[in-house]
Amino acid sequence: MYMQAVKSKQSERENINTWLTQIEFDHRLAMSVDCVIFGYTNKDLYVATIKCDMPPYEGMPSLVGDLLHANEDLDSAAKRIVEERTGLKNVYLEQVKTFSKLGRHPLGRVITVAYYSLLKIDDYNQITSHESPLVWKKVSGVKKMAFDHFEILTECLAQLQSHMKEQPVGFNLLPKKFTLAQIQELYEVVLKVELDKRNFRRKLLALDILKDLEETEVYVKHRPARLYSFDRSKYEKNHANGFFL
Amino acid sequence: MYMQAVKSKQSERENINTWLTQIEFDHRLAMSVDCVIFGYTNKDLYVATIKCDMPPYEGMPSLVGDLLHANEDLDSAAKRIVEERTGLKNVYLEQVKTFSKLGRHPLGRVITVAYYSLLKIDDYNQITSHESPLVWKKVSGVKKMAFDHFEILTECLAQLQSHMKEQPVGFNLLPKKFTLAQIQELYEVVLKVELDKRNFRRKLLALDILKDLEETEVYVKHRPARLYSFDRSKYEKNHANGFFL
DNA sequence: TCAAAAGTGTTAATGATACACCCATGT
DNA sequence: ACATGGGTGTATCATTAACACTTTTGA
Repeated sequence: MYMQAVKSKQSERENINTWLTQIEFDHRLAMSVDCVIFGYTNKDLYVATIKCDMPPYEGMPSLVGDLLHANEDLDSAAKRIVEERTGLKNVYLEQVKTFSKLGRHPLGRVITVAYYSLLKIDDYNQITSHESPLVWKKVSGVKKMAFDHFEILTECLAQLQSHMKEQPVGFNLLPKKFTLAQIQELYEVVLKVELDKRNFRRKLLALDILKDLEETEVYVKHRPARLYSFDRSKYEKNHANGFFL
Repeated sequence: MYMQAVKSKQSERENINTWLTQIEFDHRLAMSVDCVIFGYTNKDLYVATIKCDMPPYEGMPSLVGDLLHANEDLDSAAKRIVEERTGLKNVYLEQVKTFSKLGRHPLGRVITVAYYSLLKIDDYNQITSHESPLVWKKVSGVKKMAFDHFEILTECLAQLQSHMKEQPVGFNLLPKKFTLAQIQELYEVVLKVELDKRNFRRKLLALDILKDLEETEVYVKHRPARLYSFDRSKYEKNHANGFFL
């Protein structure tokens, strides 16, 4: 297909005074996408891993990834990978960084683009008929991973933390209906800080990005909390350029 | 070289229960690096461009880039590209984002990693024996570029603006010795804001990241200003986690 | 009635903003 | 002496930080 285009340009190549001095499609280079899929439940941030079977990393956890297909862009590949592995559609995805260190992959020159993804871990059911099952690990407990995946995880976590302070991404980790205490816990866990309850609530409500559902929790053995949901239209009205929390 | 590794793995492939389900090095995919080289002089932010000669973009400005070489990682490629084109070493470089839209390049599947680069435009001399000369264009005046380069420029500018507020990257655009008025102008131009002179100076000096050179400008037809330089060791002592300006 | 988490206001300290005049130099 | 940009302080306002008790529910 496009190789014809290359061929037809070949004669002109010496005249083409451009940033592509030559097309070298034969570097034998592959491109992959690795997804750091974050989930949150039970007051802990988790990352989805699989068991790596490739020497010399046998048995170590690795991120979920795949090679880029021929007619696919990176965002689509990331979406496909997450859907295949989790069965969930419309998860939040963000490109983070591209990793290209020589020797990063034992089978050859594989350059990988890292994405982070956020999902409501409770939506996930182990339905996936994939050969290797997903293992959710607490992010704080992960120390070593296959390939350069620990470095990728670290970068993605930093990016998530940075985004959480300025954009309404955290809601992707919570159920649709949540309490103010839940979102405060989320921020405390992900950002590794302690927050004052009264100040946090005042600030968050002042942003005017939540919808008060006028419902409360049920079946809790203490005073039930009000439930809220994230209201994107309010957010867009009030914070076209992000906020600070 | 590594193709041997691939070959030797081929028989095991069905057993390898890993994220690489198959190695497809024959997608005929090329990887390039495009650099948004920013320069600042004369109260304007400039970007280095070259004239594109590739149909259908003949005559349009394009960014400076090249294909990734076989034994080179992305950071090295970006460094090489900037050095080749500007003759300058040790310029500041930051990876921004990878662009992979299908059809973004007329010669085939070329995925490009965008970097932005900051340099002191006055250090640059048109010594480069490169075939196509660099053209410095005011960023605010650039509207259309070859390929998806305008989109890349836009993303890189946004990233630069974001970094300027939190990290000491702006100094890479200024001469080693600068006045407080110069750095204020820089911030005003890049961030497109107006700043109050007294407040800006107080805040900047309070960060305690500058060295007062106890020198002044010469040959100016008005009261000469004090000269300062950026002091990285002070910065690292006081702002391990960035600042806000 | 007890345990558990929800919900609520005030004060003090800090940081941000607005603003106008004198100073040092070259011509 | 004049034109040019350099350099400086204070008062007001807005934001952040610290802090403790009452309420509602289930067991």
